[in-house]
Amino acid sequence: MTSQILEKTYNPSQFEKEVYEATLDKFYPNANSDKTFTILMPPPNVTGSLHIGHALNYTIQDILVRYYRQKGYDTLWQPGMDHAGIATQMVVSRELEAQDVDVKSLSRDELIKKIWEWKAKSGGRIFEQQKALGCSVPWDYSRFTMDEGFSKAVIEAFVTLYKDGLIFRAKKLVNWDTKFRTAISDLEVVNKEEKGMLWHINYQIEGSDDFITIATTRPETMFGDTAIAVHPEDERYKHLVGKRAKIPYTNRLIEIIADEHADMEKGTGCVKITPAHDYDDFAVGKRHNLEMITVLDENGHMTCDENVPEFVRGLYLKKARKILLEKLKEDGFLVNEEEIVHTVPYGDRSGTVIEPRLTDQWFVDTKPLAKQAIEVVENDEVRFFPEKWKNTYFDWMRNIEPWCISRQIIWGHQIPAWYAPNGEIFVERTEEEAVAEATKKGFTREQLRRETDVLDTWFSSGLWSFATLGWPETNDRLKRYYPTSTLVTGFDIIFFWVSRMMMMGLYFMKQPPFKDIYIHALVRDDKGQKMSKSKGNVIDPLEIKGEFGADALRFSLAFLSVPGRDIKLGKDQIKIARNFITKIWNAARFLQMKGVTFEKKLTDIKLSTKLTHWIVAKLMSFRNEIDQNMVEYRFDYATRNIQFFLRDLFCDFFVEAMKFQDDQETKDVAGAVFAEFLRIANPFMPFVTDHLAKELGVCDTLVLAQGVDEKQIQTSKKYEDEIDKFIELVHAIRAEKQANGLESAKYQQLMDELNSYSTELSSIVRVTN
RNA sequence: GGUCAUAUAGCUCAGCGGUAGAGCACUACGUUGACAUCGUAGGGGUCACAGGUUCGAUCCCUGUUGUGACCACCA
Repeated sequence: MTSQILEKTYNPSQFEKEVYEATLDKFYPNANSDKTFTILMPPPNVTGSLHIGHALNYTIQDILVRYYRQKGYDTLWQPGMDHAGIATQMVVSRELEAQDVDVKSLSRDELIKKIWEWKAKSGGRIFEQQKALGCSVPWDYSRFTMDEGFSKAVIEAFVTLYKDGLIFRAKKLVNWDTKFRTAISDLEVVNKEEKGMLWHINYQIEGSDDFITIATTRPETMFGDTAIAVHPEDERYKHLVGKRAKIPYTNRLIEIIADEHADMEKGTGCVKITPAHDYDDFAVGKRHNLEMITVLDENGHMTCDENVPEFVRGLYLKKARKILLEKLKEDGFLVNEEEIVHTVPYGDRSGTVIEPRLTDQWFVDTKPLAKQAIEVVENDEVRFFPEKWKNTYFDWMRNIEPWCISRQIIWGHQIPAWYAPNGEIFVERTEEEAVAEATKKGFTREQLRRETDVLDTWFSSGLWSFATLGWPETNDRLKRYYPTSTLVTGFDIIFFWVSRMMMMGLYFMKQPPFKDIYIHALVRDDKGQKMSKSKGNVIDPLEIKGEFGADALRFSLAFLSVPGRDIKLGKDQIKIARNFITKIWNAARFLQMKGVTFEKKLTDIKLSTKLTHWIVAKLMSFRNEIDQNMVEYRFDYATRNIQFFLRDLFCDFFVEAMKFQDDQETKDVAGAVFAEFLRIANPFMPFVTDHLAKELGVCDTLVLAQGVDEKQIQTSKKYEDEIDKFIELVHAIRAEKQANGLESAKYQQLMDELNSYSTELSSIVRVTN
């Protein structure tokens, strides 16, 4: 059964799709095996489209899953998608506005309906892109964080945490996004360093013509001031402590207090205290029992009440600041302006300045949850690869703050809380249960008001490791696949996702959600710059696939995955991988032309020549190296192993030697070794290897192909060493010939030595002509 | 301000307490029964700098400098 000779050029687009579809049914778990290997696919945003970072993330996971699947493990690569609350609502609102829909006039239900429609339309796109990369995923297993079962899990988790006292509602300062009119968590705030102004403003001392000068970057919040603080040891101002000062225009009197928060070196040494609009001031306010006055509304406009003078009421804070400063200057209150550099908080999605704002919000008390999540990493129950990320994780976990989980948006899981008119809160799984509880306290159903806030997206993502497996119901899948094996993700979401999954997994499942955490690098362009649309340096994975093939992209990404180093990816790098794959392709063609049949297994061939012993021994150590490197997540080494074996050993020596030693045994070994090579390389480059396996008549697919048993193969270390020395000699002869020509005495001497090995093999020197 | 990385050939990066490596680029040669998307050979490095430990340091330690990332805070 000699197969047809392959086409002369390697053209991946001709067979990639076909290969993928032919193997789709092999990607499902196989419950017959007693060993499991599970990976949770980090759920991409429903708004997302695939970028090169995803490609890296999926490539690594796919290599792992395919590798363990071949080894006979029962593998589950759990796919799914994330509803991405704020991001999605933002995208859909923007689209609706572009169609002239007045989003603000839509009711909650109408807007939710629109978002679901949009999700149905665009949500599938990313799956298609994942397929194009070769992700070996059981697609029917997909979960969505907003699907019915998952929502049930979210409610269950929330109610349980609440009843266990780990979720609470409180009036606290939170990061307020004035564009989306919602609270966001600390992690969603990005601080940027900027040039700004420090304005020195005079407040008149009560019953005197003297002034106290404060310095501020936020003059518009002065109407919310409830004190002025000076340092207790500041001799300049000691005499003022206890006196009162007048806020310009509103003339409200505030006390001058002594507090160490005031820094003698900064500004004037006097700092206005605005507890409702600044985190530090809030703390000072608590210490001195100060009143908290809010002067900014949810849109970032000045409030319209007696605390704010008429001339700025209702104005957007930046406009209010401008007008106020002009007036302060005019009236002589503004005595100095100083240019400074300071950091300003921005919303990661909205890009607007974040305002600390005093509101009622829901929080997770993370401290107790973090304790165990720290311990399991400390005692190596859960390991980070590379290990250094452990420090990042510890740093954050040890200093963790309560997590604000309520969002004033509509796309998400609505918090299952009902309020009675007196403010009493009923947190229950269903409205019926809430009503039942409320009735006991004498309230009626009509009196209850449902909480409109929804949960932070990461609250639901935090449950991903077990909610995707059917929790809260206990079932076989949950028992079998939890805890999962390896989590593959980027360092940028260690806090957002990894830490939350650890806390939630440990709390609800009593076991950490995964054993290993592999943190991969950031993909940059070939100059080391972050890829971004505005810079125009983005590499589109699908475009690369079209140009070089998905295997070349996968191979490059794995090749460049050196632990602890960012990936600098340029087209050159991918071209190199493509060229290497072409080499594999051509090796296959050569074997075909030589009449190799690929029928015999290695175990069926009795090795009798030095050459065949040697290549088989090399194959076995190659395979062992791959195994070792996979355990250590060294994809960079593994791909180098593949390259070295195929090019330096198989092609450069074995195939060349085969041109002079082409007995049946050599041909059989060539076929068997190449087939095994294809199998080993399959997880890294599934398309071309599967295609070749089929074309050469090795097998239909390598997806579940098991390797030959090493114990049944006998090779001799003696032959291996002998040929290695022989190869060294060949190199020496070639170099000598290049340097001094055929007539040199040294050349003749080396040639004699070479011929003593084997006259057949020594012909290989002719390769250089 | 704190923390963690990182510095090796022109470029991208491996590596190791004992003679410095690969790929790309470069130079020369080559179409020999797969492959010019290739092969053969070659040139090219004070391993950031300064100290220390050691018989011996590119490697371990300390410091300096450069680069990057993260965290915190700044009226």
